[in-house]
Amino acid sequence: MTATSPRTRYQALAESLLEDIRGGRLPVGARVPGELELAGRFGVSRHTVREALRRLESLGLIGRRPGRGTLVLNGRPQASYVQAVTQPEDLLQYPAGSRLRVRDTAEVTVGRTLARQFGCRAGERWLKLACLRDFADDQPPVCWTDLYLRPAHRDVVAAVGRRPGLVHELIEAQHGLRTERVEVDVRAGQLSATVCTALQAEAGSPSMNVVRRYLDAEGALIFVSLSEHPGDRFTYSLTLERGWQSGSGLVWGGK
Amino acid sequence: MTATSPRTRYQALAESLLEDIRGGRLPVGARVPGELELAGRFGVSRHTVREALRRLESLGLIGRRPGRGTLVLNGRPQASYVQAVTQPEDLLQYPAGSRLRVRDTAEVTVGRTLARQFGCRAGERWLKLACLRDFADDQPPVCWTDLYLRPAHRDVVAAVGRRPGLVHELIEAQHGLRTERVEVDVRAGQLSATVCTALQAEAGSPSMNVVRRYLDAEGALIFVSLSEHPGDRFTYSLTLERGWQSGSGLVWGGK
DNA sequence: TAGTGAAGATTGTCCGGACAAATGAACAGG
DNA sequence: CCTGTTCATTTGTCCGGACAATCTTCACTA
Repeated sequence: MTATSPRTRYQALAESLLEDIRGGRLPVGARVPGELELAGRFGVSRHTVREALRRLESLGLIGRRPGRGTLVLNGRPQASYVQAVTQPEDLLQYPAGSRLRVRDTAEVTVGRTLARQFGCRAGERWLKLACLRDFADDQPPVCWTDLYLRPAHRDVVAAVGRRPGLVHELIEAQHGLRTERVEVDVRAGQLSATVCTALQAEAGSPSMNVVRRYLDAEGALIFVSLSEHPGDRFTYSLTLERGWQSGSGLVWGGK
Repeated sequence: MTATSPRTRYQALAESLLEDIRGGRLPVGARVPGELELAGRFGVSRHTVREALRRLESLGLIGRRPGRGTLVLNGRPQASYVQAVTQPEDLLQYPAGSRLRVRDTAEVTVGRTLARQFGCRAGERWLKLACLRDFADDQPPVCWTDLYLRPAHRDVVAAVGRRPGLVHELIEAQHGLRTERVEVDVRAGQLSATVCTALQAEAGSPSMNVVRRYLDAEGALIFVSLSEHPGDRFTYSLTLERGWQSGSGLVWGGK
């Protein structure tokens, strides 16, 4: 620890190790010396070493395992931008106060076009819920949404639009199947004739189509939602905050 | 610590406190008993208390300040979905291999319509860079982009499209002004006559318009980008992973 | 040579102690 | 009543120690 060291010892140590990582002396995949060795080498307590390593770990630079040691997973902390979605309105991009109403339900076989959008095989059977998202008052409707659920989740239908909670939450509550990932595609299009009356808008006018795929921990498709919004009533908005996130680094197997 | 306690003591303590928070015995805004008091009350060391509090803090439930104590900031950990953007292609949603070419540069005064999109006052002066994002080969162009920079950042123009790095990175490198937040609005529209020739597409056909506002730590606007994409060549895609993020809770002032 | 068990090395949990830094409350003086 | 100082309280840093859990390596035996 030199006279020009930062405020705390564990910060100095973390920065020293970070320089080793960056400078290639501790390349990705390399094993970091153990806590006791670092403590001896830097003249600090093991507690201080652990604090420094903890910081580096939280930056995604290293991984630590009892019995195995500490491994460099990533060469540098990468500045990135992060969008966190905690409100249903943000996840589904609908205005507060709107409601979802199921108009029709039918079991369907998806053809090639839909299968491509879903990321599943053509010929699969899905339970289609044709829904309108609108307001209780006479404001123009928000969007048309087709939900495609697994037929085995048929029991969720009764709760859709009636019980509080998003569809993926209802599925999780009733089937224990948890959505781990949501993939969203937003495209421009023209309002289709089948939904323009319900949406009180003109067929062919600009529209925005949003496909959301809900996937479980293994990447298997839980359900899909296809929404069609009149273009003049919809903005897909998001805010990305600067944050720190590990980029693609070494994946350390095992527990 | 009962016989049915979880694996570790700090986990049990964290969960006990979490129950107090959830059950209203420690409401948002309430002060959590101090470390020494909790240690005495639960029969554990201060170290264990600190570990438990650290966990709750990382969940955004509490805030801790030397001299002041520990405050409940939020009533419950909220499951949420997080999108992390580390690659330029993901931030700007452009295909790899494309390039940005500056076509024209002019200082402009923004009127009310643009000012509304920017979130700034009408009458402000901005340096407009009219750019085409395309490919070196003869693939159809990606999009038209108007960049609006502060006139004081005029020196960045020479580097745009020529030096590696995104515009916000160039501004940061040359002016030390760091983008802390990016606000994105995606809307459907119709391709404007002014850019359809450059984009090799038909005026009036469906398009996607993306406004990106780059803000600094104080929320001041650094620059704005307006992109227009032919609808049939563009999908705004994002993937949200399940994560934990503090929702809107009490904001604890001061350092 | 292959399998098994023990020893050694590593990180994780938990205890205790001491001092530093920051804050707020109480008290004293003008 | 206001301001400044002091003291008590709180969290943060850092030290040391001991044991647990996990993993790897080595040695021995069949």
